[in-house]
Parts: sequence; structure tokens; C-alpha cells
Amino acid sequence: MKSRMCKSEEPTKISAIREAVKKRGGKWTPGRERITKILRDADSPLTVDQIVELASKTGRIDRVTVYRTLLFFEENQIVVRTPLADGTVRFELDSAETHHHHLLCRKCGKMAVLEACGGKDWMKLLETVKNMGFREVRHFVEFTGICADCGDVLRNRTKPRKKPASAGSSS
Amino acid sequence: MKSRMCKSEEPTKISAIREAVKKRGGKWTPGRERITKILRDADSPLTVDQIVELASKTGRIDRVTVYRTLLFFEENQIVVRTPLADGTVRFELDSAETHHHHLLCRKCGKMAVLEACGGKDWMKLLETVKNMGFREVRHFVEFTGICADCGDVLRNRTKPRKKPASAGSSS
DNA sequence: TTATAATTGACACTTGTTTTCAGCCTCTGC
DNA sequence: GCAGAGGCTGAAAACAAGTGTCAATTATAA
Repeated sequence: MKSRMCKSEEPTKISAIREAVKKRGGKWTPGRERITKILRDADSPLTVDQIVELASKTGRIDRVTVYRTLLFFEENQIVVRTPLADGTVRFELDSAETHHHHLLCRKCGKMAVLEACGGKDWMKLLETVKNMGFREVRHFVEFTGICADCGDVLRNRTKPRKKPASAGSSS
Repeated sequence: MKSRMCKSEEPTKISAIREAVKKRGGKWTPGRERITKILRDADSPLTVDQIVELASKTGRIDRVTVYRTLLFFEENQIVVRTPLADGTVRFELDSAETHHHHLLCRKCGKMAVLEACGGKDWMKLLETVKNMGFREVRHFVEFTGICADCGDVLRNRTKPRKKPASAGSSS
């Protein structure tokens, strides 16, 4: 059971993505390359805002272009869109040979990746779902909590800095 | 391991919710009662739109009032807000002595409830999360798939009726 | 019944995302 | 290397979901 915090060890090849784009009749533009590199180098799944901000450091790019590029990438299985329990939507490269889930700090929004999941008991649960008549079942698992850093801060305060973000249903 | 499709067997008492509202200094209004009953009688977690539509059948109610009521209920642990992998946000009564997770059809959006979760393997995963320094850990699990009804329809078609809703990250 | 404080509806506003359209750029074929 | 076609981009506007404001209304305690 392994975990990372979470730069991918062997970065997805930009050239492979370029070929995938062209194979689908898309063009390889500077904007798409910048967005691809940002996603490849990211420590964690990124929001549209984060991508716009990072991309803006290396030249002008319109927010709309980022939306469109992400949509194109998503439709072509280059990136994965992940709506989280805190209501934000994040994007990451779909290099996922490795099956992983997300871990989100409810205080600071920091994300980590968990490169593990269920086990035997989990399989039984999946079986239950299939017995209910569901096919092509996928699962979506997210943990939320207070990360070590935020926990330390809290211990040194009488009042939290601000109202914690509501973290959706869970248990 | 039990599952339901998913009316609660012993409906949460409206009177109990009324008392909870009043205890928090809130007033018990016809609008709040209507929304409470709608949530209690729902077959599955509802979107704001669905609540507005259902509530409008028994009298006029403003969408803003629904938002505000749900927010008030959420703040007072009467309802739970659940953002799903398809990007929608749904609400359900927080009657949850029973720990459950959601099962969503990617085709028709129908929801079911799974009154079960991981098991021993799951506990190990939780342990990993805690070892990463996270406290107050909650988990959020959602299954998506093609339900029996939609599966049958698909088998009798060459083309899907419409583009399936993108169902977020999962695996 | 009355006073008062919370709730409501209407409207405007904010934020996040998509659409439209004209001009620009990548890529293919020559 | 060059030109044409079609895809991509930026700007502005449209759209959708959710929030803030305020006057009028209503539930509730006294």
C-alpha cells in the first residue's frame, strides 16, 4: 500500500500526447503544449484557475482556451475530470495505469493521491452493485480530513482562521 | 450486505425535525415543512431543481427560499449535501444512523443507496490515510454504472439515445 | 393581541462555464 | 517553400447556479 504527495515518477511523454491529439484530427498548438506540460508537472490534480494561473506565467492564454483544451483532452482520454466532495473540479493527466484515489484537506485544499484501493471486502461490495443489475461499474473514492500542517496550526489557535469549507457528504 | 432503491423504511419524524429547527432559533414555516416532507418521501437524494419542482406542486415557493432552507438545514445537520461524480449536487435527510454510499446510473441519473461499505480492507486503507498525518478523516464513496433498465434499452439499440453524461473520474 | 425577529419573494449580482464569431495559425498537399 | 482549408484562439456575450440585499410578511413568545 503506497502513497505519494504526488509528482508522477515517470512523466507522461509529451510527444505521445501530441500524437494522440493529431490522431484525433486535432492540432498541436503552443497553448495545448503548455497546458499539457503544466498537467504533467503538477504535484496534484489542478483546478481550471490553477491551470490558467500557471499557463499565464509563460505567455498570454485565455481562460476560455483552457476550458476548451481540457474538454478536448477529456473527450480524447488525455485528461480526467474529477469533481470533488468540496465542490471543486480538478483535472489530471489520464496516465493512470496506476489506479488511485484522492485525499483532500478540508482546511487548505491540499491534495494527495492514494495509490491503493479496497481488497477482498471491496470486491464483495462491487459484487453487490453488480447484483443490483448495474453494468460497467466504476467507483469513485475520496477521503477528506485535516492534514498534518493544518492540524498543527489548529492546535496553536483558539479559533480557526476561517470557517472550514463544507466537505460534502461522507462519513 | 443490504441495499435498497431507496425509500427509508422508518421515515424520519417531521416533528423531530421541527423541534430541531426551533431549538436552533429557527421558525417552522409551511415552506420548510414542505421541503422536509419532500426530502423524507424522496426515493433518492434530490437536486435543488427537483425539490423546487416538487415543492411547486403544492404551492408557490421561490427557488431562493429552497437554497436558503437547504443551507439552514445543512448547517444544523438536518440534511446532507452530496456533490456527485457527475457534477450534480444532491440533498438528502441526515437520518443516517445507517452509513451508506451512492450508486448512480450514468445513463438516466437514477440513484440507489448502498447500505454497506468496505470492511477490513477498508480499515487498512483508512489507516494509511491516518498515517499520512490526516485527522478527522471522512470518506466519500460513489459507484457509477449502467443500471438494469438502461442496459436493456442499450441492447435493443444500435446507437445510444443521447450522449452519456460524463461521469467524472473513477475506475 | 401585539411586538419582534426570522423568513420570504423579488431582483440584482457574482462566479463558473459555454457559445458565437472573426481573425489567426497549424498542417497537408503540391 | 507556399497556399489553402479547417481547426484554434481571444474577446465578448450568453447562460446557469448560487448568493446578497431589502422591504414585506409571518411565526412565535409574551
